[in-house]
Amino acid sequence: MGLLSVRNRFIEKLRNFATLSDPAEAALEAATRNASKLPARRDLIREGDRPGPVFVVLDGWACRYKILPNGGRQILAYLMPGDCCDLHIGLLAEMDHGIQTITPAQVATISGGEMDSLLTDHRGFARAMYITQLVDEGTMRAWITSMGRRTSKERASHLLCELYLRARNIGLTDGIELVLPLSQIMLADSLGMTPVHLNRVLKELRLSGTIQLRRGSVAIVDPARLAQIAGFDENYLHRRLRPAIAG
Amino acid sequence: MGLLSVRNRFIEKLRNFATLSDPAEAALEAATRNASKLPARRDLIREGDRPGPVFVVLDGWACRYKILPNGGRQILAYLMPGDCCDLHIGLLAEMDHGIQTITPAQVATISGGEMDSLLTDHRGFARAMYITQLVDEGTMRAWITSMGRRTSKERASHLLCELYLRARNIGLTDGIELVLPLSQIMLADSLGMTPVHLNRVLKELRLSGTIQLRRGSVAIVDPARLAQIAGFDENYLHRRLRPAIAG
DNA sequence: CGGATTATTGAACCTGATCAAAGTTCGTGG
DNA sequence: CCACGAACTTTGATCAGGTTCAATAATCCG
Repeated sequence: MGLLSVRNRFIEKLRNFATLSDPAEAALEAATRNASKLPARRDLIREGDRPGPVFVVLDGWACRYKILPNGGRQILAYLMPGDCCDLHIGLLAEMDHGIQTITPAQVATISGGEMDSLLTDHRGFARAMYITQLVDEGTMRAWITSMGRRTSKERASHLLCELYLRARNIGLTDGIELVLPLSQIMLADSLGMTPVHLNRVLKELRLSGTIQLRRGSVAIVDPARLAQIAGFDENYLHRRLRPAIAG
Repeated sequence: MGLLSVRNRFIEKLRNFATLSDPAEAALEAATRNASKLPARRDLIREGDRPGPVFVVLDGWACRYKILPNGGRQILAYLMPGDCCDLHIGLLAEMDHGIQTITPAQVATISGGEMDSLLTDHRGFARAMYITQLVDEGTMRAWITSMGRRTSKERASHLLCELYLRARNIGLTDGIELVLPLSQIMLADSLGMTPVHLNRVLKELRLSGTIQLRRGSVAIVDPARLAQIAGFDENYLHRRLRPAIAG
């Protein structure tokens, strides 16, 4: 990476899933050059909105969420640096969920037409995007499984495992330490429990020496134990990929 | 539909999402001609298996599921006649969940290569498949929301609403009556609750005159009430679509 | 520095789980 | 065609995980 180039976490992520040609990287670089800085808690798009371009989070965190009639909130997924929303989002008439920044974030947009050309012109990019989508789906299935069949302690541990691994994959960890800009309220809204109960669960994990909590970060002191509590199997993140049969 | 042609529920479903050219329909007809009859409770593929071709359920029901270390099962989605699994499934090294028939079923397979040609040759088909995938994702998000933030009664009602609407969309209902080949055990494994408790919830819905239960079918006696209990918003099924901008 | 948001703890309560048993329905083989 | 066993449904009684309500402490942000 040259001195003048800023790292592009979107491209870095896609490289994990496929080989990108130089022209592909250049095109992606160009396509995400329009990134703008957004404050925390800013909606990129709301449920009911008509979808427009694809959002690419180049830096910072965001989340997908739904609000229920009774006012409750369910967080559906976290977008970390390099993540993006569904590539074909523009085919829909209406969003079935909202997307909001959690921290201040750098977000680029790629129009449907531009995305289509990128996909047809750069097969490596297309491949990487398809895999990305499969990973996102796998993650949703893991969440459903957690919510349905894991206890609150297992569930919280599972989410921490996931976030730790995802963060590590993109170089966001420092050893066992993970920068985690999520309040316990957000975590509780992800896990389908109350902040009060989550707080007690975290306390238990803390006291057993499994994790350490600071504001804005977690340290996974005993990863093996955490994974064992969670019944964590990282297969759904699909780091091991099928070797491509010819470019 | 000519006298000699058997209805192809896959094609019928896709027509809801995009206009298919005659050549496209012919190609799809040909691609699914290899369908074979499978018995109930037969795994199409298991967690950990290396994915092969795309499965298309032409008739009968199937489900995606995960088994947990402790033996518990979580059902992740239902595949009804016309539904198929992820179109890019072949890119992965390993399945993160299993797919199993529920009833005897007619299942066709489309190889990755064949799928790729179909997608490039028939844009309407590609469009329909992308929308299908977005609907599947929306459905998963609705399930996460249900599990996280709805009570058992709301959750059960929500699932019944979903299944009723999906069945009606493909002509599987008879008025308020819905053919539902799901045991209460399966429903409980979908909803993240015990069969015992689900049974009591269903009893309550039955006694309040909201639904009627027979073996293998449900009648939605009071759809408005059921939707109101569930807090059901059908937007995630994306029946209203964005009009295509040119072919 | 001051208001607002977040984290932590306690106590009472309730939804849904667990354990157990009886009643139904269904498929299969005799 | 009936009998049998297996799987599913239904009901009861008890228990526990997690919620709710409430109050205090800690932290952040402008």
